[in-house]
Amino acid sequence: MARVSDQPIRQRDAERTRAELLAVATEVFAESGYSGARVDEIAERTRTTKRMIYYYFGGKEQLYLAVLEEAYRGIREAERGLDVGELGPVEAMRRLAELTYDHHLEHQAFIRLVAIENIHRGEHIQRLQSLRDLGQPAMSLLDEILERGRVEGVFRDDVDAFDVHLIISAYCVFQVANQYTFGYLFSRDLHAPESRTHLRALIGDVVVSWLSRR
Amino acid sequence: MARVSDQPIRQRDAERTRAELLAVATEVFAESGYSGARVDEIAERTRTTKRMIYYYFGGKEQLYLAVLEEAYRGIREAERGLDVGELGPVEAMRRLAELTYDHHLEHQAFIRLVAIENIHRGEHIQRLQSLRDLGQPAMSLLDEILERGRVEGVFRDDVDAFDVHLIISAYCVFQVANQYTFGYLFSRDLHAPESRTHLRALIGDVVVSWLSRR
DNA sequence: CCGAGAATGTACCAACGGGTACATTGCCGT
DNA sequence: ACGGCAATGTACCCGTTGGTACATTCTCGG
Repeated sequence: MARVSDQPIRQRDAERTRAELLAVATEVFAESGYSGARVDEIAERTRTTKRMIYYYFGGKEQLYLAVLEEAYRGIREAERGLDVGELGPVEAMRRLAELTYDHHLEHQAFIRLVAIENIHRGEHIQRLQSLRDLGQPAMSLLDEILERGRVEGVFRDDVDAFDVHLIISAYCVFQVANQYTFGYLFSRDLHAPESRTHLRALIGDVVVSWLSRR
Repeated sequence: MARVSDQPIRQRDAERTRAELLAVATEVFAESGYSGARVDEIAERTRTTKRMIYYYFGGKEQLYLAVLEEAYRGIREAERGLDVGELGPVEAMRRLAELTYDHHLEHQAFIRLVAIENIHRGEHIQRLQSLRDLGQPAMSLLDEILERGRVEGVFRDDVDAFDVHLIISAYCVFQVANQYTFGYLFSRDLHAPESRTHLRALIGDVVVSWLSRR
């Protein structure tokens, strides 16, 4: 998308201009990486000019920082929607794994941004104090499910939330982040419809059978 | 490393010049990504000049292609060394997962290259026919272990080698590829010595308990 | 030992790319 | 209704960067 919305364009609207730059910048950085992204291209894809990037953000790097911060905040927002409350611990855990899988497939641009940031050894994210310990909400939910499972005697008691989160995240991120090389090396399309169904069930299966008492 | 070796420098040595360029280019591309890498920097870190990059490879992109191909070949070579032959299926599987974990931690530059290539949607690797189905050897080994386990009745029979490989790869790649953002968001250093021991055992544990008949 | 071609070095170029100086215009409060 | 400032546009700058023209030198076969 080049325009953020089709509502009649007011001549002057600082908020709108800033938001549009941020949205387009998110796309472009996710597509091309930090070095690969071109300030001129970002500007061209908006209804405004390059000048505005410097007016609102200060420069390419600050724009990228704003993109990162906004992207992480959006994801945290989306994660709030996760709900597995009614289910028993085993099914809740399976559900959480599967929802996480879906969630990652739906936010590929975000995962690309994360991959890009890691290429840069996290030098930018470390400057965003607002993101410190952003992982806590996800951990709490996991913790609660794990605890219920332990109380009911269906889950082993030597695994903590962090480990579970790591396994699920790694699996789901990999599906998106490494789809091209992995798909090529094994001649498979991880995102073909049949594959998705199978791979979605797979992570639930792995987690549940790993955590279950035997 | 700026120099590949300290052996006396012969004045003219095509092979050596080419190899040195390739080695340094591998470092630089892995450090900075494709767009971020500078041809001038690669040249500066060798005992030769930029001119030679164009003489031997043709340009930045072809040099990157050569780096990718060579890196994948090196990894396949290293994977040949994997040996779990003497062990029973369960211990062989655990061992394989743990060795894969070690292997990934030891080849971080390679994993960075893979991440970079995925940012580019695999457009380069797809042009390297020599890498097609490079994953087969790893799959065969897994297949053999799985089959032994099924015959002995210790492994379930509804999981195939690809699924196991995916789980292990995802986990091990993630440790390296996402260490910076993940570490920051959860305030943990995945590569601290205690972490390593734990995380190494974890993947073996997950795979074995998932695959084992109950 | 010599000539030819492979291998290398030097100096340069043109396009690109992030950033800015300066002019202008629309909007809001009084 | 107008003055002032926020917001925007235009045109330009200059260091960087991938790439190359041309000269040179080493090496090796005959």
